Amino acid sequence: MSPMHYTRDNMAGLLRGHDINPTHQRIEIAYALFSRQEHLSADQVMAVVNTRHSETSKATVYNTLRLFLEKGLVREVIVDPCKVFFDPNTSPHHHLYEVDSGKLSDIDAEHVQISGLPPLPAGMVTEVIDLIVRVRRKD
Amino acid sequence: MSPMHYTRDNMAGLLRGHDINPTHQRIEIAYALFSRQEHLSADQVMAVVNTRHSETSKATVYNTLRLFLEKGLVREVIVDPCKVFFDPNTSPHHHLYEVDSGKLSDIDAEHVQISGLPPLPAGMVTEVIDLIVRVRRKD
DNA sequence: CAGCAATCTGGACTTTGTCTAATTTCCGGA
DNA sequence: TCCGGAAATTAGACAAAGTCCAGATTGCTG
Ligand SMILES: [Mn+2]
Ligand SMILES: [Mn+2]
Ligand SMILES: [Zn+2]
Ligand SMILES: [Zn+2]
Repeated sequence: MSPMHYTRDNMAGLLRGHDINPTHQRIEIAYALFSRQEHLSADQVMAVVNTRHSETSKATVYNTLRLFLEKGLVREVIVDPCKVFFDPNTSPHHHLYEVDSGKLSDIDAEHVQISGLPPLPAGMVTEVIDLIVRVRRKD
Repeated sequence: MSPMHYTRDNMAGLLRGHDINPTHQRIEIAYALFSRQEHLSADQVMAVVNTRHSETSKATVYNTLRLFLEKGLVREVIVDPCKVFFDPNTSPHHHLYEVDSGKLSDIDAEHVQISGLPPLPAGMVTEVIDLIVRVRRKD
């Protein structure tokens, strides 16, 4: 399969495929995330979407990101208190967080093995396993 | 070794051992965490310390918890946006987080194996690896 | 006791996110 | 095309968690 190329035009299909009614604002927010393929905070999404002229409100950015989450279009990464990142990559993967700079990058899950976890409490099911490697500059 | 029994009296020694000048407030905050051996948020620490009568300010609670962090007396666990938990257990271990109830419990690291992590970026050193198993009630 | 550094404090402030009531947009039927 | 209602968006008030600061208190040491 050829490398996916994200345009505003194919955002509508992506949204429909996740049972999300594609509106102008939703397309812009999805495009911000998927065209960059980066971890963005709500604030950053807000800034990207409103670069040219203010066209999407704070409430809509937050509502839309939560909608994307519920529909499984994006994933949430919590590395910093009070700063949620939204991740367009929903395939299972881990994260490397540089605490000094705040830089967050992906770790491919393919070669990572986690074994020996104890059984879950009765009646519980795993939602996700978050593995975050926190690193800092040596000395 | 016999199971440790935490009292206000031995908090002073614990603090000194971590290069922290033991004051009344610091002893109370350490005692709140270590006598319970639980994960507490700043708010919860605040509530515990001020049960009888108000004696420790919000600023001191936050400053003290950050001081404990820097000195390696406690560890920070970030599972929920905008709610940091402080953990008196600084030995390497992992966490189980029940997303519905907010209940946070320890997973012993002894039998958990994480392998296949890629090499770190040059000049970086691992501060901590956080493994969080997020679970929810089945159906 | 006086001087001085460390610590503590109330309260203003910031950041991130939520909520709500009012408006706008969208769409199907008459 | 026009109308009515549902869905979506909006501004701005509000809330929660945490930071900051200038002034007060504490506890040494000389
Ligand atoms: Mn536009
Ligand atoms: Mn007391
Ligand atoms: Zn990612
Ligand atoms: Zn723990």
